[in-house]
Amino acid sequence: MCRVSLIPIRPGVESERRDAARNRELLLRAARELIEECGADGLTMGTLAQRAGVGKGTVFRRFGSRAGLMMTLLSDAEAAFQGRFMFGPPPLGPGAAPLERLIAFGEERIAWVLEFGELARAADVSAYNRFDVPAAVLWHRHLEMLLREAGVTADPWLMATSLSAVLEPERILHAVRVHQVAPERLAASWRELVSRVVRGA
Amino acid sequence: MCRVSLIPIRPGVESERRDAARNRELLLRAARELIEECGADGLTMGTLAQRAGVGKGTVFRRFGSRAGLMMTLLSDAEAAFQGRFMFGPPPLGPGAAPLERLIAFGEERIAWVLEFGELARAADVSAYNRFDVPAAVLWHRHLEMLLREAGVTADPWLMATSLSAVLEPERILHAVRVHQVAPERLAASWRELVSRVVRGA
DNA sequence: GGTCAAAACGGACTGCGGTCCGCTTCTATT
DNA sequence: AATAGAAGCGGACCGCAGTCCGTTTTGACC
Repeated sequence: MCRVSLIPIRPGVESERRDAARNRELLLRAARELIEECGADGLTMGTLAQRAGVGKGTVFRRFGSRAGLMMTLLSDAEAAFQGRFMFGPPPLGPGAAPLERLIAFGEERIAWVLEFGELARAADVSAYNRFDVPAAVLWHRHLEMLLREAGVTADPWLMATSLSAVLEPERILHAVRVHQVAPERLAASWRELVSRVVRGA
Repeated sequence: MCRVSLIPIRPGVESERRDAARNRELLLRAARELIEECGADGLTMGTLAQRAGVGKGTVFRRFGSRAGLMMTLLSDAEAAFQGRFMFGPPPLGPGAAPLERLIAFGEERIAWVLEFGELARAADVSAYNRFDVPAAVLWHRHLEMLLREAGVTADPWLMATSLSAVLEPERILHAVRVHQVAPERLAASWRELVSRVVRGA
């Protein structure tokens, strides 16, 4: 529209050129449309560029890769989930007993995967650094902390790794979509598992 | 060389034309060479075809896909492992207590992943049917059976799924290669986990 | 408004996995 | 040995993710 001020309203991080900002919005809007129409797996970077009316180079300049784009699309949902388990009300947030929080964490994560899992799968960077994206590290640390608080002294770091593996989107989606496992059954199994891990302490 | 008999020596399954058999050998040999030289991730189907002196179509006719090729390369090691946990000596094979067998299974699998994991990762078919390849199904059933024998009555099928997730090559390789976790530490954590799962029964 | 370097753009290009289909080679049969 | 058709072959071809680099846009400074 019109330039309001020469001084950036939100300086620092927000130093983004007007055309870049416009294109980012165009791309995100187009990406959401395409996913709505074709699913996350059906989105190709070329089609996205075309739909948004920009060049392919622009798409990759913005998001780095297909996985990066998916992460960006996920970031809102992810931030909300993180906020809930770090600062929200019990039993997921602080205030409840560690075991209760562990149980709630798994239950909420299962629900989250059922809602955003396809996107999360598409956001998985290939190979080795998939477990080192900020969100994964945060979940891992959270689980480790809860395990410590629950009195698990035997290598809580690796135990948190194991629990993370259990909640991986790919497995959960496979159980639900292919094997018709009901989400409540998944949650019950998680409760069972985490109770035994903690009680054995 | 020379044709020994018009009647196939091993009939039935072995009905493979001579040129097809020759090309399969050429391809497997070339594939092993290339993996030796460039690693499993460095092998491309085009290069493989070239090295073996056949067309690309032939490679895909034989193995279906890159993942299929990797599975074929793995099949010997996989069959050996399966034989050991199904028919071999205790504690991995039958004869030991279920918990002992579970512990041994994890330990052996960790060692197996450290030896063949890169190949196993490359053999992962994308997306949904990755957990339904015969080998994965067999491992899952084995774990489920051991859990039942150990007295785990609460949804042994899903519990076996969770334990399988813990032993996934990708996680194990990541822990060892990126986070420098010693294999014995992985084994100890597995022992701890599976003991708690079983004892809670 | 005019200037200019830095930032962003866009589409041709590469390399890959995978497919297709006309051609060649094999083998059972006579 | 001749034959026929099934099995196998091979490389041109496709769609995709990701890169490169000459061109265009932007906005801070004059």
